[in-house]
Order: sequence, then C-alpha cells, then structure tokens
Amino acid sequence: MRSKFFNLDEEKQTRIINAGLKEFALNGYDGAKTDNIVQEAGISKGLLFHYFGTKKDFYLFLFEYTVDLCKNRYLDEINMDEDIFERLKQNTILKKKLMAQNPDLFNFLIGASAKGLNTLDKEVGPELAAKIEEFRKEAYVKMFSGLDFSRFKEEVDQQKAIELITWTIEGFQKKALAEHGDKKVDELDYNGFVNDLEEYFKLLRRSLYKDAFIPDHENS
Amino acid sequence: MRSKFFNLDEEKQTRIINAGLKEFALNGYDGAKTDNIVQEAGISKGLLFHYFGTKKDFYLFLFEYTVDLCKNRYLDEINMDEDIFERLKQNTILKKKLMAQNPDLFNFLIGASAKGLNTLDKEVGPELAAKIEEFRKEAYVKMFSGLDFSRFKEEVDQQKAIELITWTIEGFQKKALAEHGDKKVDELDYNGFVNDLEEYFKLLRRSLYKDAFIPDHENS
Amino acid sequence: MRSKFFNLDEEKQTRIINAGLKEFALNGYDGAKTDNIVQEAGISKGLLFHYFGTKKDFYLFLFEYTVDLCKNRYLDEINMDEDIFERLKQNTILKKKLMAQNPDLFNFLIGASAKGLNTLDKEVGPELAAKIEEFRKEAYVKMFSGLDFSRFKEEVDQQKAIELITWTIEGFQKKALAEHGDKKVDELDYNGFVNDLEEYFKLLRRSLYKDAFIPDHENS
Amino acid sequence: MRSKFFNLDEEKQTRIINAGLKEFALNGYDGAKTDNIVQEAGISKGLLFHYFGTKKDFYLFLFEYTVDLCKNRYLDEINMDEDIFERLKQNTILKKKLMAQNPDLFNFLIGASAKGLNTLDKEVGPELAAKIEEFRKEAYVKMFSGLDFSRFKEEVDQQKAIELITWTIEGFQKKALAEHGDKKVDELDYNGFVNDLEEYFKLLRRSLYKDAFIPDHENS
DNA sequence: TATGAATGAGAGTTCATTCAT
DNA sequence: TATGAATGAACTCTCATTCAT
Repeated sequence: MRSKFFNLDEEKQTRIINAGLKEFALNGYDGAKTDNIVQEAGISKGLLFHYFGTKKDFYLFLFEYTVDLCKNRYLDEINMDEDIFERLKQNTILKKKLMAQNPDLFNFLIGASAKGLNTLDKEVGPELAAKIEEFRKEAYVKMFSGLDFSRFKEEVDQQKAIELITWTIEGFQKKALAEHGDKKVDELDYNGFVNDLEEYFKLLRRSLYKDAFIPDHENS
Repeated sequence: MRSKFFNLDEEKQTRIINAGLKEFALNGYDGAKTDNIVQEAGISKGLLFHYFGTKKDFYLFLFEYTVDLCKNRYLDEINMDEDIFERLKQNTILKKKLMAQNPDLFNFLIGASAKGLNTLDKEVGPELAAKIEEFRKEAYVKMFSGLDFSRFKEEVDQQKAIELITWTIEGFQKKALAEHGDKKVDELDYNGFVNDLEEYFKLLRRSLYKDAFIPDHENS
Repeated sequence: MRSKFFNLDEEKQTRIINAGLKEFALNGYDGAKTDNIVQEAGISKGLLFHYFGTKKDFYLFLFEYTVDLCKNRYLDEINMDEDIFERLKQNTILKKKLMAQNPDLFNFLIGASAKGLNTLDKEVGPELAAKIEEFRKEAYVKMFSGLDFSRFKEEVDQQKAIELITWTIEGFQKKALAEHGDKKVDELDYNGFVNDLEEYFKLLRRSLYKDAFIPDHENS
Repeated sequence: MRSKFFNLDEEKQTRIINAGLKEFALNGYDGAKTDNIVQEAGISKGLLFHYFGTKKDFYLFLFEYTVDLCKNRYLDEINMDEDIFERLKQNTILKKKLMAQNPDLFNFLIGASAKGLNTLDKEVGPELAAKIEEFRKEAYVKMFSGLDFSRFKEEVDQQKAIELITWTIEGFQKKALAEHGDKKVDELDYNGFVNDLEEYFKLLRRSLYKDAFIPDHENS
C-alpha cells in the first residue's frame, strides 16, 4: 500500500505529504479534514485512501516520515566530537532552522508529540506513544553517548545531571518558541538566540563541572 | 446563564461538574460526548445546554472552575515564609496529592493545558491560552514573590535562575507523572518522592546560592 | 435503544417499520438505502440510527419483528384439531392472505430468508441463519405436533413421509407465488387455489395413508 | 467484446473465470470486489473491464458460461433410455459430483439462482431470471422427455405427478446440501446417499405407478 | 426548570469504472 | 493488448444543538 505511494511521481508525493502536514499542523488530528488535504494536494479523495487506507494511517505515516527525515537531516548533522553543551547548542539551532524552513513539518511534529504523549488519547495515542518513545530514546542515546563524565564534579549524580541539562534545554526551547514562534525565518537573530542559550549553559556548567570557569567559552 | 447554574441543588452541580471532568479527562475535548456527560450526571441533554450554551463553553467553564479550585485549595496552602525551594517542594507535593485525590480533575487540567498551549488548536486553544497564561503568571508571581535574592551568587542572572528552577520542577513532575502515573494513592511513597526531588534542588542550590552548603537541609 | 423505539408515537413506529420493509423488500439488504427509508418514513436520518444503531441492526430488528408478527397473527390461527393436510392447507391460505394484505412484509421475509439461508452471505447471514432456524423449528414442531401416524401405512417411514409433504407444500407455494405473484388481492381465486392444492394432497394421501380413499375430502 | 476474450491464452481465460466464480461464490454479487477478482486472476483491472464492460456483464457471462458447462458436462451424461426415477437419480449424483469437484462453480450457481429467482432484485435479477427460466425449461423438457406415462395410474394427473417428483428431488437435494455441504469429496458416502434417495422414490412410485411393486429396483 | 425526541450538515470511507500510457 | 493510477458519486454513520412540551 505505502510502497505503492513511493512509486508515484515525486512531486506528487511531496504535494500530498505537505498538504497532510499543513492540515494536521493547523487543525490537529481531529480537526483536520481529508477534504482539505486532497484539495490542497490537488488529488481526488479516493487516491488518498487508496494509498493510506484511513485518515489515522495517513497520520501515522506522516509521523514516521517526518521522524525519519529529522533523524537524517538534523540528528546526523551534530558533531559528536564536541562537548555535550556544544552538541545541545547545535541541536537547538537545528530545530530552530527546521521550524523556520518548514513550519508545517515542525508544527505537525509538535502536535503529534503532544497527542502521543497524552496517554488519554484514544484515537492515535497508543500507536504514536510507542513510536515517539522509540525516537526519544534513540535521540537521547546519541546525544549523550561518549559523554565525558570526568569533567563532572564527583558528588554529582550523573543521571540527574543529564536530566537537569535536558529539562533546561526543553524549557529554553519552549520559551524560545513562545517568544519567536511567529517570526519569519530571515528576521531571526541567531546570534542573540545562541548567546541567550549560552547563558543558561554557564549556570549549568558552574553547577556540574569541576572547572567552574571555562575560559574559552566564558570569554568568547 | 452560568449564574443560574450556581442556584442549582449543590449535589447536582457536583454531579454535572464531575461528569464533565471525567468525560473530558478520559477522552479529550473532541472525543468527549455530551451524551456521556449527561448520562453520567443523570440529567437531560437539554439541561446541559440550557446552563452552558455549547460544549465549548462548558469546557471553558470547567477549566475556570478547576483553576479557581486549585488556587484556593492548593496554591494558598503554601507557606510563603519559606525559602523558594521549600515552596516548590510543597507545591509539588500538593499537585501529587491532587492527582491522587481527584485524578479526573487533574487529568482534565493536564489535557486542557496541553490543548491551550497548542496555539495551533482552532477549537478551544485561543480562549484557553489566555486563561492559562493568566493563571500561570499569577502562580508565578506568588511563588517567587518575596524571593530573597541576596542568597544568590552575584554573577547569576536572577531571571535565568528562576527559569532554571522552574524548568527543573516541571521536568521532575513530568518524570514523576510518567513513572508513578498509574499507581494508586495509598501506594505512593511520599518520602521517597520528596527525597528524590531534594536531590535536584541540591544541584541547583550549589549552582545558584552563595552558600553552597546549606547545613539545615543537607543534614536533615 | 430499541425499547425507546416502542415509546414512540405508534403511528410513527408503523411508518418507520413499513418504510424499512418496503425498501428492503424492494431492493434487498445491500441495495436498500437508508436515505430512502427515512424519506419514506418522513423522519430524519439521525433518528433511524438513534433507535437502531446501524443499518444491519435495523434489518435484524425488522426480521424479528415480522417473524413475531407472523407467529402471532398466522401460526396461531391454525386449527390444531385438524388432520395434517388440513393444517397445511390453512397455513398455505394464511400465507397467501399475508402476501395479499401486506406484500412488503411478505417480500421482506422471503428476501431475508433467502439471505439468511445463504451461508455465503457475510453481512447478515450468520445472525439471520440462527433466527430463521429457530423459527423454522418452532413452526415445524407446531405443524406436525399430535400428528396421527396411525393413518399412515406401516411400511412408510414417518420422517420421510413428513418430508415428502413438506417439500410438496413448499413446491406448491413457490409455484403459486410465481403464477399469481403479481395479482392484486381482490383478483385472487381462493377456491381455485385451494382446489388445486387439494389435488396434490390427494396424491400424497394415496401414497401415504392406509385408507387411500378419504370420502369426506374427496367428495367435498 | 466477449468473443475477444475467447482469443486469449486459454490458461488465462481459466484463471479469470475461476477467480470470478470464487469471488462471487464466496461473497455474493454485491459483496464481490473486482479488485479481488483481478488480483486472484493475476491480471490488471483494466483488462477485466476491457473484456466484460461492467461487473454485472461479467457476472452474467459467468452464469451463461457455467450453465453451458453444466449442460454439456452433466445434463448430457444422463442415460435417456432409463426410467424417470433412474434419470433423476443420475442427475442428482452428477450434481453431487459437481459440488465435490468444483465447489466454487457450484456455489456460484446456487447463489446466482437464488438471486435470479428473487424477482425483487434490481441489480441482476431480471436478466438472470430469463436465463434461468430458459435453462430450467430445457432441463425439464429433457429430463421428462419420452416419459412412459403408461406406467402411471390412470387417475393421476400427469403434470402434477411430475411436479411432485420434481419437488421431492429439490427438497432432497436441499436437505443433502445442508447435511453434507461441508464434507470433503472423498469422505462422501455415495452409496448411502443413493440408497437414501431411493427410499423417497419408493414412496413416490407406490403413489404414482400402477405396479406398486417394482421388483428389479426394490430388491436390488 | 427540565425533558429527550428530533435534526441534518458533514465526516470518513468504498469501489466500479475510466483513460492516458 | 495491457496497465494501474486516478476518479468522485454515493454510502453509512455521528453528534452538537434545538425546541415543543
């Protein structure tokens, strides 16, 4: 079924995917109407169901598709030779870029994640939850792999330290999303954004690292 | 309209509110059916619409109602003479209790918040967003009012420090929810829970406070 | 669900039932359209589904309803003091009357029976099959209860004799249906019809009964 | 159109026909899906419609085809020198064999006949009805041709006698179908089956023939 | 105040048929 | 001859909302 979809004219594939992302991103799963999707994609109603069976399956397909895309295009871009804070900085910037370049995809993922994490959701929750957890673990493992714990203070619980960093990043991104969410790509002040993030990292380093003062970063 | 509702037999009011909370908590806004609500509440369909006009208005009413209840019952419980970390600890414990005592109300609020924060949501998003932001600010102001910044290191940006603390609390609560979400009230290990939270606070204090060692807490 | 239906205005009940019988009788299960039914009944689409849930359930309801009606109105009319051939004659006449008086009901039952007996039918077959078999057995038991086997020749297998009679009746009815199926009620020649049937019975009596000549019937 | 079909590779013809018989036999006319047929036959969707125009026409084609096949393969097998009961016995056995050897074809015919006899059916009923009646008459004429009425009692109406025999056969076959319908070919007890049938014939002979005792059959 | 029967627009889904290749 | 992507009218079913009582 889906395999047939990939035999299609690539441009049409893109049109269908983008139409789906847009409609779901804009209205959520329930609010999205298949009519709008097929109209936006310029295809007939039958075709959508021919390839994806049901609205739910189409939604799940889009989720897998976008997650894969994120893995390949964004997660792999991160330089793993760097320090954990540097990795997270890169990751955050990449997310920002994704949001700027493809807001529909970004918003779709945000919405899908919220839906999936909501264990109360009867419609697509359970299926999504598993996929999300899988991706989350993969990203987590990658991000923190080869982490140099020797720089951490001895009395610091390593697991807790990682959590603290993670929550800080998540909070920061949420804050940034709220503040800059509706600005256009080219208006974005990446430098200011990155500097801002760096301030939080300073706090964390001071808390977690043995060498509280990290001259090459603090003085930059 | 709503004022009339409060003239009702109190027991009936409770039945209606609880039925609404339960149905929305269980199925989300879209998934909830007015049929189920009226059946659970033991009232007629017409009555619900007589008092609340539309499903959406009923939902919004419940949100306001529960937020007020939380303010009165939980926010006011916190001892404002305490240190910020102590306040947050109390707050976290109170949330935990709410979850245990009234899971429907709790899950309703969680779901509503998620929906409200999703600015893409066309249905109830915008209206909720304003209410949530209002409550968030109020809680924020209260929680951090009279904060003794003199204990903070001088080089620490006060705003950022507060954010760091906030995000840590949020992360911790999310984690706790995921881990203990389905446990029954009486199985909960409050001591373990609080001790766990205290560990994160230790990290933060060390990072933010001048007096890294806080004997009265660390030794307790 | 269905119990609510019986609380309805009786005239409306009748309209809905008759509309259903007509549409199903005319077009079969698959061919019948709910739109036609509700239009004929003069109700809204929602109402039909409010009371019966699904098209299939409505169909099954109609079947049960008509079978019950037939039991009460027709099966019970038969004088059980009579000889088996007389009973069958009465039964056949009653069927004929039903067909004349309520052709939709009659045709609905014919169609439903055909569908139910068709073990290949995936849609309503299995459920119908059980109901039909149940009714068939009940009718069979009643029709042949208290049968006076003493009049049968000794070398005749009683079970086979009953089958022979049953098949003859069924064949005769099918033939009559084909020949007179589209005639109006008042054109029907009951006497001719009954005399015709009597001829077949004569053949059977001669074959099965000890006293081949049964003056009181032959001379009537 | 159809003539072109017969120019096809014979093996392909067979595949298409069998796929059609199977799908229609399994699901009935409405339930059958052209998608399933072409997949089973291993041809493209367009091809089916190229040769047969519509689903209905394909169905009608299959009916004609199978009826012809039955005529040639089964009807012609019957030894016309025999007594009517012997002929019918042979005919019944042949049907049984058909059912065992080609259940799809058999079930297709059963289903089609039911559909055709249902004069209420809007979809394929009318067209089928004519074809069925034609075949029925032909079979009837053949089966009863050259019938030796001299053996019949003088007071017996010849037409009615034939009907009685016909209905008995039909009833017997229906009963046998219900009882043995799902047994495998090689498990079938042909002798028992034939003996059983013979019992009913005994009853009929006794009723209809002058020489009630027919030594050559009764003593076999 | 309270009922619940009634509504009907609108949703997702199906599938025989077409037609450019 | 052969393909199978594409169509879209038609279908069943849903459910917030209304209103006569």
